[in-house]
Amino acid sequence: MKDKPLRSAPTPSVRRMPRYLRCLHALRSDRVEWISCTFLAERLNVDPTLVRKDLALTGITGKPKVGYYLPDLIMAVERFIGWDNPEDAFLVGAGHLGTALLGFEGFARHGLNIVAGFDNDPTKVGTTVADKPILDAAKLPDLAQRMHIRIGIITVGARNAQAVADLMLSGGITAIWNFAPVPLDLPEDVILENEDLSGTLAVISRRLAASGI
Amino acid sequence: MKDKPLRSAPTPSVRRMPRYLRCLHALRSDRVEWISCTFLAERLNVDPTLVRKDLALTGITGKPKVGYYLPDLIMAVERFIGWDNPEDAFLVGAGHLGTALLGFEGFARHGLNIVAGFDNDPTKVGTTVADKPILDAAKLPDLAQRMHIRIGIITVGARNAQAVADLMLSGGITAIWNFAPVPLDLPEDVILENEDLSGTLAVISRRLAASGI
DNA sequence: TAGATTGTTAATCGATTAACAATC
DNA sequence: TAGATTGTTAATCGATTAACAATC
Repeated sequence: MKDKPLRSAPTPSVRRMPRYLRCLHALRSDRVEWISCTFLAERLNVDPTLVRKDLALTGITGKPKVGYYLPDLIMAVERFIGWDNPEDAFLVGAGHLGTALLGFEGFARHGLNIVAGFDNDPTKVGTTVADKPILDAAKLPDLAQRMHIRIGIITVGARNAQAVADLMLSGGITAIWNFAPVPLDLPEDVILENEDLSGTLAVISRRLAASGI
Repeated sequence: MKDKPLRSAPTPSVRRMPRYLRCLHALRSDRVEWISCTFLAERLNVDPTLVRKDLALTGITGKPKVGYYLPDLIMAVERFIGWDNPEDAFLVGAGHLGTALLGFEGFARHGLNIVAGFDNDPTKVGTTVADKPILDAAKLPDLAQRMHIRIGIITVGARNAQAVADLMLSGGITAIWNFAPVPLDLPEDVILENEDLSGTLAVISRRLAASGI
């Protein structure tokens, strides 16, 4: 019942939220009830003001001298990220990477519920991976539409990634998490996040090369 | 023989380099010889000045009106990232994610040469994945030291990640690419890059939740 | 030459950090 | 109360974008 239930927030802040959350969950296991962002900041090795601003984004308010009430804070952060009610997702590409993602138990706690995998390899179609069915990729658009799936995860190779993305769009999917090492050509309004391994690799290589001097 | 062979560069710039490189390689296949950063910028949908500044970091100079000589540019960018001579690496955790990474052909062209995988599952030790041997994790420190390995890739679960990191450090590894969803506690001088899936997931979830309003 | 493009300096923008009054 | 902590406003910092002279 807040005035501004969901406003746009700085992406770096959103990215930090899971780190706070992990720390908060650990504190809850320790039966902590009140938590100051001074403490949180020290634990995560970031600036206290930054933590305070980030937490303020979730709409929660703390009490001077005591901090934030932990259960409320956890709920506020989860609600802010949208992890309070997990979203169903489809994954295409049941190779090793896809299998790894299908098997990640953690996703459920991270607002993501992968309900099925897709592939066009006939030897894979009809099997299950981590209790999730692997279906024929051709069936994706129809199923996605009927199940109102909004998130698609691409774990196919570079060659097929764009075709898979198009397939997802035709099924009404509006957010794509792309693990293929190619830029995708998508409409402006589609939410796209690339898991940019080569970018990370470049940072590591560069630092290593520079440190050798 | 430049004055400043390797200076610190903005991380966002370094992250963009692989995108330029991919585009440049494609242009080379098309037999293009000269390339302007105006063109590159348009193709990659970024600001031309940004491209110019990024490319300037590599030390290359272009010619007004013509642009940059493609072969030189590619070499300059690769050299800047440190991809001109690939670096050997060890990977620990031969699960699905580890197997996927061991099998990525693309890494060789990205300055990374994973020479072996490690695990402590006896059924995996002694096998090969993508022609790479899976060895007993206990042997890592000694081997890493003898082979002067500097890069370690962690693809084990959250529980074991810190232990694996410590193992790597004891083997003299100085750069860690961490795929486990836990923050690692490492000395300041160790190069660390986390593949932060939950952060990405938060960004997607948040955008999706916000778009629903 | 004219005009496109480079290289560089200045302006803007956004995120982080610092400062400080309000408060329990 | 005294002191720690919140919430907010101002300053800093770094990256991106704009402006423009130099150049082939």
